Amino acid sequence: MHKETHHHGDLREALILAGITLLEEGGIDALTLRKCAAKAGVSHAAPAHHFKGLVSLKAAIVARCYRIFSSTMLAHKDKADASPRAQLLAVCEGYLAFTRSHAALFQIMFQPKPEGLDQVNPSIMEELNTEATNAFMILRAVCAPFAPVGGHEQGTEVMVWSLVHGYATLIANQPGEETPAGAPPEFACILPDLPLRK
Amino acid sequence: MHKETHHHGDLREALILAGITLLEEGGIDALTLRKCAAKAGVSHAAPAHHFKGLVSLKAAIVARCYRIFSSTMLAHKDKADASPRAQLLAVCEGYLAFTRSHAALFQIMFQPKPEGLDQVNPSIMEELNTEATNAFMILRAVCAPFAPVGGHEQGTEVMVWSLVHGYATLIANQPGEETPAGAPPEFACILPDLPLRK
DNA sequence: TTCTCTAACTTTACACTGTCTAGTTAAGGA
DNA sequence: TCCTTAACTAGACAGTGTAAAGTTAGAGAA
Repeated sequence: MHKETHHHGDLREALILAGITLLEEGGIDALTLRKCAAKAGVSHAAPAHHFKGLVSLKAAIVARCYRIFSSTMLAHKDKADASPRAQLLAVCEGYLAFTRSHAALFQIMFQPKPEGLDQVNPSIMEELNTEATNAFMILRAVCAPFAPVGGHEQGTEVMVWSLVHGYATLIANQPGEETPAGAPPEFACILPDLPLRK
Repeated sequence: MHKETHHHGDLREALILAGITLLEEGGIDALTLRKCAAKAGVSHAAPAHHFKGLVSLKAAIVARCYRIFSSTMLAHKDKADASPRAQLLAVCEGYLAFTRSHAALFQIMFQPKPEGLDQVNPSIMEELNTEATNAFMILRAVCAPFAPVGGHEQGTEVMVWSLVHGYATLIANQPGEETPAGAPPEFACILPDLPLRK
């Protein structure tokens, strides 16, 4: 009931799924407009009618990645104890689980923003922002019970986000090389104790 | 007294400097083997005699970036008070200062490792590892006075690295977008109090 | 000097990328 | 039936990295 237009069926969706498949199978360099088109069984210029260019397709793919990202965090959260610390740790572990099992998706999501991002179809940009905000809200929710770090209202969120994202980068992009000696400690070890709001 | 070989003078060095200039001027997408060659006044195939391929040139460039990175951190460290906390904060501020004033260098340094990294000239790989380790040691040194976080010997380093790197990513790659409301807190606010070793 | 060898470079070519333009096909409304 | 238009195809173009072959310059040996 979405598009159901004539020739292909739903090329837009097919291209996004093809892109994700290419990423998962071949890493970040395997994602190509032409390969997406080929995987969807369509000519290399067909995507232009659904996405203004490669960066638009990538933006749509990243938006879809954020959905998987959010659901991974939520799944971990739901399986954890109700205590604030357990909930916070579970969301972080979901974050890291996503990083570990979808390294290429993680990379494309948090890559530096490309050049032509300003001329992406506005609807795609809106969807991307929605999904990204959605994911961030999951983290924010489990940070809420704790007292603001450094007295700043967003202190806890920014601190936890920075910590978990930096840790994720460590295990994803530089596999065991930045720290010359041995395996890094568990994430739970490096997450400081956070006092609850009074 | 380095190479002083005939035709060019020192093409190897010229290519690295051209690459850094391209990065600083045009962002990460502006770095191209052919543009580096052109900027060095040489044909596009000349770099092949000094670097096994684009990834090798990039690796050499990244090694050079780590030198700038290290010197920035050291400069901040030298200007700070001698107290352990001030030293630690200064190195982190150096880290962030580098990120702010050399965003493209930061990006290429911490990008996911490319495909053909295993067939980079070994000498370049060695230089890269040396410079990267060197930079990490600066952080490690100012972490040393503090008690290991979570009881893990590397706990402090990994925690501080994750925190500052995640924060740097926040301000570099996603300029004021992940946190929908307002500016993020200062880094000093989100760095937890760390007890000294007893 | 002349000869030769080799490293440093140029030229050419190839496959691949994203994007643009012009043509084709199919669906739906008048 | 005809017309308009969205969805696609085919082809071309500039740019990319890389591989191959040809050229040039410098150094060492006779």
